Amino acid sequence: MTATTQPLAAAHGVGRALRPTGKVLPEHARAHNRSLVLAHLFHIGHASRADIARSTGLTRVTVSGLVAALIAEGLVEELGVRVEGKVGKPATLVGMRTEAFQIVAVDLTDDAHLLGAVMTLVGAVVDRRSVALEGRTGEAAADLLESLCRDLLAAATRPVIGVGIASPGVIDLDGTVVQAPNRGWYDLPLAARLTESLGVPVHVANDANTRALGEFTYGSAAGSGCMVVTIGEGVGAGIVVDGALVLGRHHAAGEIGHVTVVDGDVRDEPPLGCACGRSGCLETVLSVPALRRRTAGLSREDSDAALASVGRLLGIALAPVVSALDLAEVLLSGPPELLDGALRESALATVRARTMPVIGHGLALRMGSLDEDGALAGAAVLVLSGQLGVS
Amino acid sequence: MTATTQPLAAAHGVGRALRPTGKVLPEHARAHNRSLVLAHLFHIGHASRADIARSTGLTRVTVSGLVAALIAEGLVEELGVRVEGKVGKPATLVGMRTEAFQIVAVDLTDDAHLLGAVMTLVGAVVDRRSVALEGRTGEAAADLLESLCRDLLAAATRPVIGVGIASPGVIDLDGTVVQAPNRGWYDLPLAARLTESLGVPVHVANDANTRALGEFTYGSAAGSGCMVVTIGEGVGAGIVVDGALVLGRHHAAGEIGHVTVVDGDVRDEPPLGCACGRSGCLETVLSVPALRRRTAGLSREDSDAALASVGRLLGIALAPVVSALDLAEVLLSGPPELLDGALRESALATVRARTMPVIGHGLALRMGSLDEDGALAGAAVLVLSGQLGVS
DNA sequence: TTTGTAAGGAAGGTCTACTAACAAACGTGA
DNA sequence: TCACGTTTGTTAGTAGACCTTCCTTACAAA
Repeated sequence: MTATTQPLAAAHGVGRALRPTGKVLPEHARAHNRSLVLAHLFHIGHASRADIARSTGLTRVTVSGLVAALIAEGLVEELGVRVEGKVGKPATLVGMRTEAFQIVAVDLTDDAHLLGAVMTLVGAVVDRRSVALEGRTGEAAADLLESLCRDLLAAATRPVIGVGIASPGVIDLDGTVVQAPNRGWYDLPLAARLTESLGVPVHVANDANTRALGEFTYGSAAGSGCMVVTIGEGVGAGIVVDGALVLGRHHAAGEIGHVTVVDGDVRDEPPLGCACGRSGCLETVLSVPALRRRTAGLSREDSDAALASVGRLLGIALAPVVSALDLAEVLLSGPPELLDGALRESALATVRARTMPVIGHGLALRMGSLDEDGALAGAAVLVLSGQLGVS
Repeated sequence: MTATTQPLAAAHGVGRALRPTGKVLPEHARAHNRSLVLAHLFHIGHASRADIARSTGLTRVTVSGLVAALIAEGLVEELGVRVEGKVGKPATLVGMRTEAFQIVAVDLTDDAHLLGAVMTLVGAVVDRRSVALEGRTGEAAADLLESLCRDLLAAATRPVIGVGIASPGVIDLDGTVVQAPNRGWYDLPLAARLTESLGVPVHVANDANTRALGEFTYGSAAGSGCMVVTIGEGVGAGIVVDGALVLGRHHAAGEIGHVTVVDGDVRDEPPLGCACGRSGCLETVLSVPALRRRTAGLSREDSDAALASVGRLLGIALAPVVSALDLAEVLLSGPPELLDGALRESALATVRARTMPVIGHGLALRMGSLDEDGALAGAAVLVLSGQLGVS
């Protein structure tokens, strides 16, 4: 080979930008720093302006200005003087007014009911409503959703900063439902439409992703890399890498329910047909109905063995993902009586056995810390993040 | 269930920031916009100030200021007047001076030699040097690397903007080699040390990751999500999600070589022992030595069958990753005579058979567009990105 | 020759955050 | 008791970055 070779690409028209970046204006910096202060108060609870200045790196002057703006907006309030007696002028504490505003959250995961709630900014449920779908799909389902949102907005006892919706299906960044077969929605600009008709900002995201966001913000999921596997009628997942949700090329990231895990030529397990038209999918063994069928009428011992064998299949599917992303945690979300036992332990043992020690050793595979309200909590996070830049 | 439940978390001390954000100052905005203009010129080749203003969204005035600064730094030059006659004052084109500076890149992938090159900003190799390691490890290997860098810096015919190094092993964001067993390096702050001793900015990253960066910047890899699987003495991968490399909890993302793919209870393939102390790892069947052993002396037909069976194992390992991340592309980097045939086709067919149609259908699984200089090109991208904000 | 279009630059205004300086409030120690 | 140091939060002034507006230059088309 000669010392001088052809350029790897022509000088002109080489490649594309690594990250689709746009211009940054001073006002963007302002908005960023405002969110920085607000997020700090959200997570810490309360602090003095000087405290915030120290932990953000901004000057006291700048922080005072930002806090004054936040107080003017009603998002922050002064909480009086700090009692601890140290030297110097006592600090006046400020805190986010987490009880002064509310969020409306809706969970569309269930095939039979729409579940909604009025929540505080810290994820507490203030009021709940649910309506039966009674087979409605398409336009009728969307209308029912809108009326549920109106009910919840009317039920709120404080100003509502936004509506968050967790929906099954493929949903893009604008909150357009690309496809949600169970609801009969295709290319439905749900967020835009409801924002218009309700007069309140509406955010929509996939339910598994939302659940991951909820675990991440209100729960204890690791930000460096974690995956929340949601097990219900189907099996899905939301993945957080470097503090951001992974969306994927078709906004279909996390769709691990239809990865083949049961091969035709293996031992005694015949692959089962799946709703997706193929067979041997993870969902055919790991969905709640499949697990209930499999363990029905079995003794505790036999049931545990059956759950362990499913856990092994889950572990086999997880191992490559955990290795490739060097994940810190995998959380399971679903009925604990089925998941939090032999299944979980078997899955963890399998992942550890099938990955490098450095990766598998520190891995945690545990139940999510949120209960069935996980998707609602995540929907609330959509609003917090979208409207306040807090999460 | 009562309508009002406990908060999901206390109002104080809830969660953590979704993304570890810091303060943003106006000067950061300036630097960002400067990189934006430079990156535009890097990718487009040449354009008028007004063109840049239109495509970045900045005003002509701002772009003129940024371009003037870049010209003063010697990074950009005026290229004369555009010939195409349209109405209005003709535009004066400006372009990045891609030939006016050079980059030194070093590839430490090989166990026997250190490979280095002087490169232009567009990834063309101007000069090469290589030195035999002759068994050196630890301090001696680091010293040899430093002297190679000095040789290359002396061989450069233009000012060098930085040194990029692609090394095997686990490497953190600061360019510290956490562990690289083959080189005998543990917690070695390589980038800081060489930056100090060479007097030039030095960037270090994992070789599989740099290869992914190279494919991404100079090649044609998809930014929405792609994975570059490097197959050599070992098997590794670099993953780009949403335009950014995935690093992982222990900076060990991409280590898919040690995922178990051959089970003890399956058919006729006995799992082979692996250097990692376990058995059945992907690397035991997919590394170049393993492939050569497996196909040695076989007829073309038998060899293809053997390669196809390995491809199937690769596909089984890739399917969960492709599904979970909804990847657009998987690229293979390594000897084409082994990879670009039955192995690749079998792997693609296997991934498609084991994933949802929407995910597998549009997936591309092809050879990387860069040759054995891929790691060098990626190392150059480290410098472009680190020093100029261009990539 | 006139008219319209477009490029590039100069002047002035707004926004942002910083530094410097200061008053208020409190503990400490003589 | 009172001066002093420490810490908080504010005021005033400065530097940087971008914007809008206006101007000159330069060319094509009528």
